[in-house]
Amino acid sequence: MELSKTYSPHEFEDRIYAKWVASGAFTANPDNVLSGAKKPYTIVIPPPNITGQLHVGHAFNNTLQDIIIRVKRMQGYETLWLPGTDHASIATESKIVAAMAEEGLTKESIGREEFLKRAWDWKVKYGGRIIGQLKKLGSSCDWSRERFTMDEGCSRAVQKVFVELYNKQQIYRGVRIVNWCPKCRTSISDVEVEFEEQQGNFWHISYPLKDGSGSLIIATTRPETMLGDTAVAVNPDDPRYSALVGKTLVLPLINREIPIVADSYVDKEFGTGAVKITPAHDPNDFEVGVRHSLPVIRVMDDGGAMNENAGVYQGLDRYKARKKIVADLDELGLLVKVEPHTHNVGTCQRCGTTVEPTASRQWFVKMDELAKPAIDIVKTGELKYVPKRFENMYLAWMENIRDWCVSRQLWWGHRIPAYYCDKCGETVVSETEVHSCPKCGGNVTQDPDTLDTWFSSALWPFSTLGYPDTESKDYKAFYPTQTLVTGFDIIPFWVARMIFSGLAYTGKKPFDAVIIHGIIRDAQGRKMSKTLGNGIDPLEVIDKFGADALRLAVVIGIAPGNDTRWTDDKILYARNFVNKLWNASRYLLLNLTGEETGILPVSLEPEDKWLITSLHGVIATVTENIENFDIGVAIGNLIDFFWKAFCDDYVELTKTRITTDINVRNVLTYALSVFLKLFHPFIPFVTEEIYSALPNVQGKLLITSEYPTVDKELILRIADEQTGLFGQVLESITAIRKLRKEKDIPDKAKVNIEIETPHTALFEYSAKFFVKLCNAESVIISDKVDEQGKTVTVCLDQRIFIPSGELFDKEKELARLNKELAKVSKEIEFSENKLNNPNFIAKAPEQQVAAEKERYAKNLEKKDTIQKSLHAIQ
RNA sequence: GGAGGCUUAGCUCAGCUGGUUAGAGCGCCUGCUUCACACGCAGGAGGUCGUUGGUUCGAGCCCAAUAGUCUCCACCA
Repeated sequence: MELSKTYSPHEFEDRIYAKWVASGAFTANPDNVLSGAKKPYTIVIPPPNITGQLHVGHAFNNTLQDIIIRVKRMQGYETLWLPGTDHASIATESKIVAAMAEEGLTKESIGREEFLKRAWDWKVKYGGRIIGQLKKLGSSCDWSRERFTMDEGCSRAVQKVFVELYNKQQIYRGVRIVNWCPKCRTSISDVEVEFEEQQGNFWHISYPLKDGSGSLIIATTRPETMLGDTAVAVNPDDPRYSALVGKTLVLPLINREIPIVADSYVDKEFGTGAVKITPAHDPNDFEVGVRHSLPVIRVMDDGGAMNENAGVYQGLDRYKARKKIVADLDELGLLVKVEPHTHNVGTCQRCGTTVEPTASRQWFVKMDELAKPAIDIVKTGELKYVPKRFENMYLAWMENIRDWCVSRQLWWGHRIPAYYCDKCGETVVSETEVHSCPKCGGNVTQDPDTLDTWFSSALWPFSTLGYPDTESKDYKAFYPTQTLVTGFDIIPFWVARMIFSGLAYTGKKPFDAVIIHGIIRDAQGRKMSKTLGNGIDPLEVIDKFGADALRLAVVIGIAPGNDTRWTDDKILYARNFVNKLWNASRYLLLNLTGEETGILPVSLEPEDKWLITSLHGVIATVTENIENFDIGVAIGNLIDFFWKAFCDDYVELTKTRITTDINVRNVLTYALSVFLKLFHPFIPFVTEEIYSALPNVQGKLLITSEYPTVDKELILRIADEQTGLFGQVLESITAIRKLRKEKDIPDKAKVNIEIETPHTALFEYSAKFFVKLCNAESVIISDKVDEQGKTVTVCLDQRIFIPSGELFDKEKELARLNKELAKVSKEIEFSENKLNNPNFIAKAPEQQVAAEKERYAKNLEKKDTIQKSLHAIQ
């Protein structure tokens, strides 16, 4: 089979993907694990939102996972990369609501049932889109096991866990301050709040004492919440106010009588030292309220407008109310001072609306007991983060964790399996539907709320593998999983919750290692965002350059955990490399005669031995780097070795014998097949396509071929003294080319070369290389060269001469030699300093000292040669 | 306020447990359409590794301080 003349990915990418799928290579077989035949290697995908479109971040994340899983598959593990999508309750629901608004519909107008029908339609319509896009990337997921967080199995896991937690009293319902988003009209958890600096005011307001003996001045950034004030607090040790504690104030505007309480929460230094206490709209105030048994009065409704407790302000939006309240206070002469104040305001991660802390009855997961084992397992190193520094982030978050508000006032998601008796108020929590109160037989109503979307994501590593059926084959074979690959931004949302959930519900850590990667920024280092419009569409990139180039572009030059930039340079470089691989392969295939086996011949030339030995060195480094999840280094080494050592050196060296020597064609075939295997996890399509054209493949697929390993026996058998010295031949070629350039010898002019070397046998063998690659007329190798009338350059153990010639330019030659002299003199000085340092001799390791001495001696010789040449022309 | 990252060639970034002359890609300069590839080949120029101290025989790497920059966490009403 012949490769087409130019590399055009579209001719084969889809065809090859279909071939992989048909071959069953993606499909995991638990029997192989349960029988002990193979070790499992499982990765669960971070499930993309059903509403999502593939962006370059997905491309990055999934390329990394695919690289790992493909390597493991080739290494003989029973691999499972389990794909799926997330229902993303709030994100999806808000999109559906927005779409309905265009039709003039609201959730309420169509009702819950109709709404959910639409949502499922939405899921069917868009859920498949991102899956198709992941396939375009080449992701080798087991599509037969594709899951969805709201499918039957995942839902069962959610219900079971909820009920179990409830029975253990680790989940409770209560009134607490939650982050309320007035636009999404739901509570959100602490991690869903993003703080942003906002320019605001600090309003100083006078609250008169009931007894008319004066007033107290408080300072606030949210004057509208004063309508819900039920006290004013001062620090118990504040002498300014000690006499006032216990007295009563009259809250302006609505004339409620409120006490002055003492609480150490108040900072004497800040503001006026007196704090208005609004238990219903501030988390700290809520705590103060609990301590002092203060009433909780909500003054805003779910949409962020003032409610019936706000008196004349009822119905006004919170910001309009703020304006009016300030104006009214001013009119009453109670507004003492307004100072500009910048502060951080919590906003809804989803819609950007300023969050309103609000006292509300919600479901919470108690975190203290769940967090402890999740902290320990990371601290003991049993579950590790790569790179390690992200453990700090995780531990800091886990150690300061607060109870997790899991109920959402949304319809799209897992409905909370709690039922309340209409008659006696009894709460029943059950995995199965409840129709009547077990206590009084009265009618029950199911909690209308749904669970935080992350509640189901937290169970993903095991809910997708059969849990709660812990006897299922998949669960037994593939859980716990091995690695999780994700971005650092999602550690608190997802990773942490999977860890404590796994430990609590399955008794096992959900994975051994968490591989954290950075984000892809634009060429200027900015975050890619819709508003900036600086995003890269991976599908367009695939269209233009192919999926392999895209995959390569996102992993080139990455360091673990670090951000990386997307630049046009990178994708071009990636494409160019794939093209290079394509053409190098084409070159070999064009030269094959059909007799080749790809088996290494017994008789090998020095350059063959050098290549094979170096290639096995590269197998070792690449494998090691992948084991350490150092993907950027692994691919860097591989590309570098392929391009430079293989293409530029070995292929060029062997051009003289490729048509005449079947041995070299076998070495080339062998090397190329090793390269294809090493490259395959990174650029699967093109490597598979080329592989199919190799001789002796017999229809076998690269995806399931064996990953190369270092063959120590082979290396021991073939490596000899010349193998180690072969680099000197290559460097001599470069030295001669350089000398030719420096002496302005035209490329086409042939030149007579004399090489003085202790390695005469190897260099005599290599004479043909100098003839071809340095355009030599003749090459004389000896251990002693007459320097008369020649120009010299020193390269490692060699002194290389060419005739000074007619083009001899004395000035130029002097300059060249002086430059070399200066360089070598500097190195000699450096060595002398070192060797004259008695501490170096005494303390440095012996081989270090020996190496320095050898280097020193060689440089002295080199200097001598250059000086002689200088003398000769002067 | 707390934690962490980054600072190395004009640009983007590597640099493992400290050990010869600090690497790559792009860009730049010179030459080459050599029968796999100009998406290429050959050669070259370019860096006092943010700054200052310290540890060490030896520091891009370890320690301390400092500057710039980015991120995360907390959040004083």
